[in-house]
Amino acid sequence: MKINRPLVRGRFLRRYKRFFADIELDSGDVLTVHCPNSGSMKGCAIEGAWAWISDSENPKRKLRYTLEIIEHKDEKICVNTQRPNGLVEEAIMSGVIQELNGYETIKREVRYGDENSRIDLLLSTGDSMCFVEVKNVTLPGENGLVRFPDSVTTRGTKHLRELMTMIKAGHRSVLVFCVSRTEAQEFAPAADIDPIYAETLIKAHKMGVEVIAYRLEIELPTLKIKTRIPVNLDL
DNA sequence: AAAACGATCGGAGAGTTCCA
DNA sequence: TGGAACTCTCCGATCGTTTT
Repeated sequence: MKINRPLVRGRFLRRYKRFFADIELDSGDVLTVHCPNSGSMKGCAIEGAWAWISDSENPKRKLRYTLEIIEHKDEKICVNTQRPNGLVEEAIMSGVIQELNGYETIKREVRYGDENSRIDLLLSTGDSMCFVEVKNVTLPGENGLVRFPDSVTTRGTKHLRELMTMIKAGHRSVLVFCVSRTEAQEFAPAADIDPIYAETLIKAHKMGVEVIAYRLEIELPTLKIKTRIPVNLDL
């Protein structure tokens, strides 16, 4: 996936009010840009780090620019949580995610489950269905570990319950962690941040929900899911 | 085709509880 | 009674989907 808009580099100053980030350009001007990330951005919102913002060139937007990438100590982090779904879809279609090869159709945002949810990707061949939930992972740990979530996510836990429901109904469910830190080596749940999510993830895995993690490669302006990394569910 | 809606959740500020 | 600690409510921008 190519970021199909002009990219501008600046310094990350702060993130606030959920949707806002202030970026200082080389000129010294400070832009308030849209921050499309609903997590805490712990370990990403680093004052003084390089920030790449895209220019929507859309005059109707209140915030013309969108925060895309934070670059810190030679590591790039994709903080735009709207990208992973498309990236995973692209990776499935190009055969990069081997576990999900071979389905005839792929649909996005299909309503399903008992709790008024929408699945990120629904793969199917005839009557056979595979429910794929995608999560963006940016929380750093030690020694190349990356973790999820970066704040309590009751919605994430709900999605896990829904995936288990689909398993019970005889379908296949796969949770794909899109690891958006370029130096990441291994994935683990962040039980210290959201113990309920971590427990539910392990339970879901035991019930047959497949859990896989793929790392993003970032060579601006191109983002590409490339490498599978290990998932560690031993708490 | 345009408008409305739902999903996303931290943070601010208001309101409440509790204890010394 | 003061204030710390906690809970609750609501705002905000964008995008994709659904409704009108």
